[in-house]
Parts: sequence; structure tokens; C-alpha cells
Amino acid sequence: MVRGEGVPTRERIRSAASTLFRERGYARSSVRDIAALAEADAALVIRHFGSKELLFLETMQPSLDDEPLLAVPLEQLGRRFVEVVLADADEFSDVYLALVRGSGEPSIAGRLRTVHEETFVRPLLARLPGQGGELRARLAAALIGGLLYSLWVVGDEYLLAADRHEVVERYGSLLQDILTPAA
Amino acid sequence: MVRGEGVPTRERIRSAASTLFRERGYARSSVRDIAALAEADAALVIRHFGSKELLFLETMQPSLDDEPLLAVPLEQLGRRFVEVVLADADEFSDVYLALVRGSGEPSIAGRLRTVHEETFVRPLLARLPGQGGELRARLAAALIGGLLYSLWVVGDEYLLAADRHEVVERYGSLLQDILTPAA
DNA sequence: GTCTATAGATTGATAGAC
DNA sequence: GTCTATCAATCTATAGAC
Repeated sequence: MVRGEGVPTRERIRSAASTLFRERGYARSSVRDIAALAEADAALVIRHFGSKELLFLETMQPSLDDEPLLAVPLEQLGRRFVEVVLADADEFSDVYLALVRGSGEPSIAGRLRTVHEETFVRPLLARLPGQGGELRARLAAALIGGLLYSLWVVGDEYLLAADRHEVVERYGSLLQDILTPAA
Repeated sequence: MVRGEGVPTRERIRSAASTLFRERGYARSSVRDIAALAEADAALVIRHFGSKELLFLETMQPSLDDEPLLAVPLEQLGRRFVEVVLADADEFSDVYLALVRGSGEPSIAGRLRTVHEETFVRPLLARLPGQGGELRARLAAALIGGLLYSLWVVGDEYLLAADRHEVVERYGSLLQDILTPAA
């Protein structure tokens, strides 16, 4: 690592924005703060990305690796989904939290809706064809959201400290119940 | 209704703050906006309530009428809880949404935690004594939160338009499953 | 209790030299 | 591409007259 070398300003700004938005959220991160962290000029932030809002939308794009989800038999999808969500939590939770907390801003609310749709609803819906599938998929997505909400938005310390395998087992089996009802 | 009569300024400010915080959230509601809606002076807002933050905390105190929850047999608590949450949604959802969206602010995050604890976890925990009760109560609270999250934060239009009785039946029976497991 | 006036800081964004 | 300088608006909060 040589000082003055390498990373283009635009990338340094992107990286700094990603860090700050995840740590403090949209409202509490100023363009000046981002510029300072990137060791760049505040004017360049706007110059490169148009506005603070566009910069937020460009950097806050959470994605789950849902490849493993599609590969597993339907009877195991419940536990598997919870497992994947918790496993990717480090990459996923901060960004997701920023979207939830920023969702007072209409454009951010739209992004949250899209992410919820694409990440939670769509993969489930694909596995639940036929009558009643959509309601079950959306209630299942609500259930997933509830776990993230409890862990990352509320910050339930008991759950955060709980044995992960037990949470996967318990909550995953609930999820399984709505995907493939016993009765 | 006679102009110039009646309602004290302090109450007009409180009412205006409640309206604006619920409609726009914490970050997007300014002291000036609140004063304007209350037809009062901006300085009086601070004078009466100390700060914008204290005004928010004083006005945003959601409460569920959990009387019906205590009266019902444990075997019916799942559906009943979902029923109550959805029935009180008009009073409850806006305030809860404001807390979630404002939870980037540490003091608001604390309030959200308290409300989650008192409103969701405590009533369930009271009904689930004995070993493993706390984990079940907290996972159940997560499940409840997930429904509110899907409906009010994400705004899942399919669920919002769905038959309420069916949602109560389906989601309530999931909740029941974690309160009183079949196996 | 209520108001005017304003402090004092911070905000997002732009113009224009280099 | 990068910078200085700054605009113009907004913000919370306070001081002090009435």
C-alpha cells in the first residue's frame, strides 16, 4: 500500500458512503462526512454521483446468495432459508437496516420494497406454485422479515446471544410449516 | 367551534407533533413545521417540551390494549394476538412505523426496544413459564413484528389487500405453533 | 404565556479556476 | 479530474422584550 497510489477517487467515495450509510443511516450521514472519510472534496461527491440520494441508492443494494436456496428440496427450504439469511448477515444486515431506517424517504422505501420482493418473496413464490401459493409465500416472507427485524432493528439481545442452531431449528420449522403445511 | 377559544397552545403543539411525526417521521418533521401546523410559534415548541427529541418521545408512545390477551385461553392466544394487533392497527401502526424509521436515533431505538419488550415479549412471556419459554416468547415476538414489518414498513400490497380473517387464521396458527408446539 | 429576532451551526448543491 | 469558494436554504435552540 503506497500513499497517493491506486484507488480512484470515485471508488474511495463509494466505499466511504457504503461505510457511513451502514453505520449511521441516510439521515445522519452528510455529504461532507462522506467526503472526509474518502479523503476527497465534498463537491466531488455530488459531481460523481449526482446527489446524496442517488449515491445512497447506488451503494445500498443488498443481495443474498440465494443459489443454495434453490438447490434444496422443498421439505428443507424452511430451515435452509433461515440458515442462509443468518449466514449472510454480516454483508446483508447493515444494508438492510439502512433501508428500513431510511424508508421514510420515498425512493428508499421503493428500494426496500424491491429488495423484499426479490430477496424474500420471489424465491419462495417460485417454489410454491398453485392455489394459495402467493399468500403462503408472502406470509413466509413476513416471517423472515420478522427475524431480521427482531435481531437487527430492535436488537433483541436474548436472540442475538441465543444458539444459532436452535434459532434455525425453531424458526426454520415455523417457516417450513407455512411452506408445506402438515395438515 | 369558536375561533380563538379553548385548546391550550401546549396541547395544540402536542397534537400537531403527533400528526407530523406519524406522517413524515422524525427526520423529516421540523420544529418549524410542527409550530406552523399548531398555529403557534416555533420557539414555544422548544419552550414547552425542551427539544424536538423529547417532544418525539413524549408523543410517540404506542400502546396496545392487551386486556383481551390475558383473558383468552393459551390455546387461542396465537390467533387472538394477531387479531388484536391488526384491530388496533389504526392507532398503533403509524406510531410504531415512526419508531422503526427513527431508530437510527439512539434514544428512539431505546424506545422501540422498550415498546417491543412491553407490548410483544412481556405478554407472551407471562403466558409461557418454565424451561424454553423465553426463547419461544421472543421468537413469537419476532413473528408478530414480521407481520407489522411486512404490512406497514414494506407495505406489501398483496397482504394489505388480503382477507383479514385468513391472515389471522394462517399467521395466528403459526404463532400458536410456537406458543404451544404440537409435538 | 407568547412573541420577535437571531444566534450558530449544518445542510445539499453549484460555479468556475486550475 | 480536482479544487476553492460560496450560495441559499434549513436546522435546533436561545435571549429577551412584552
